Amino acid sequence: MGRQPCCDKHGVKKGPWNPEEDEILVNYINKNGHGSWRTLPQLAGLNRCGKSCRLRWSNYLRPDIKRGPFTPEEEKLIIQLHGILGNRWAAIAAQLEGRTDNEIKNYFNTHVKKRLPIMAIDPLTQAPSSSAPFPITTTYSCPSMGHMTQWESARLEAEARLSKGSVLRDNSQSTLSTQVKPEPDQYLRLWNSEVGEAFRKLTATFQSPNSSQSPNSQTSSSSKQALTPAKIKTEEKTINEQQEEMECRDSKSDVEDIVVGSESSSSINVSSDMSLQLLLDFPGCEEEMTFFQGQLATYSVYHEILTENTLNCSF
DNA sequence: AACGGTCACAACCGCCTGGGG
DNA sequence: TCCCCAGGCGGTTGTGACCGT
Repeated sequence: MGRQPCCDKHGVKKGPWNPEEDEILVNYINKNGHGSWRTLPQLAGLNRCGKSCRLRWSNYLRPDIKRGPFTPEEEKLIIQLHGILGNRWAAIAAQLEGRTDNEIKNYFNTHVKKRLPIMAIDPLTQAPSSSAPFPITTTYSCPSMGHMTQWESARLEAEARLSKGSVLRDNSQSTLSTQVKPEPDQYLRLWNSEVGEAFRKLTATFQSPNSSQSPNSQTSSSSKQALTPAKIKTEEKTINEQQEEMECRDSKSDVEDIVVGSESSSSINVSSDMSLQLLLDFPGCEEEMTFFQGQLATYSVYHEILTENTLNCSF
């Protein structure tokens, strides 16, 4: 036997909620908080499963939910983040204020996904197919691999730069101090961000000698094979250990205080919003964005075409 | 007006994870 | 260490709205 259902299936109402039920639920939560979702229906006087109450609240009734159509900016974000994170809708939703994972998932599946094939883009991976209408310069075996290589090299480059900066600062504090940024490198901030984590996870998968699976299938096509938080944590641990080893070898500079996994207490805590902004915009450091040109630029092009298609075809 | 097909989205289902005992 | 439970997550389904014939 499998696990017990979350509620007694007999006599529990299913299907669409009516306004009266919504009102009861909202009033109860506003008054008491949701507490235990399992007991909430009885306490609130609702003939619903607790899980159903939780979903109704978090996907529809919550006061901070932003209703209405997605803006082009939100759409762009969704496309880009989906390319990076795969079907991790909750993680994507965390970057879009007021949007729920369910809403984003529905929007992607109904609006975005079906338009990607028109543009010769694999809807699962956002990878351009051979019939893509424009040239793609990066030629990795898969787009995620390209991301990872670029991320990894960027990170190493940043580490080296910081180490170098630290050494130089030590050696000639007075003359070079103005050239060395005291704040953490942006690459490293990104690396430590939630989005950067996604790349680390994929990197871990690829670096494993036992790995024979495409990361695409893990992040996009099948939730059962997707990297779950637990798997991710395990893999991340390995990566973090490798990072720490590398840092010990390279230098004992202040890099150590910056380049460690997101789990480390010594890591710089960068909010998701901030990291995302850094990731997408990189204000004022376009010349350092070469590592990211391959994919994100492509996503931007996709999005432009997508938008054009939307306008021209009146989707 | 009736019917069938398609679309959009709310809701459900089942699995997974983390926390507590 | 194991087990149980609550909550979270992603995939899938159900259903009402809309549109074309």
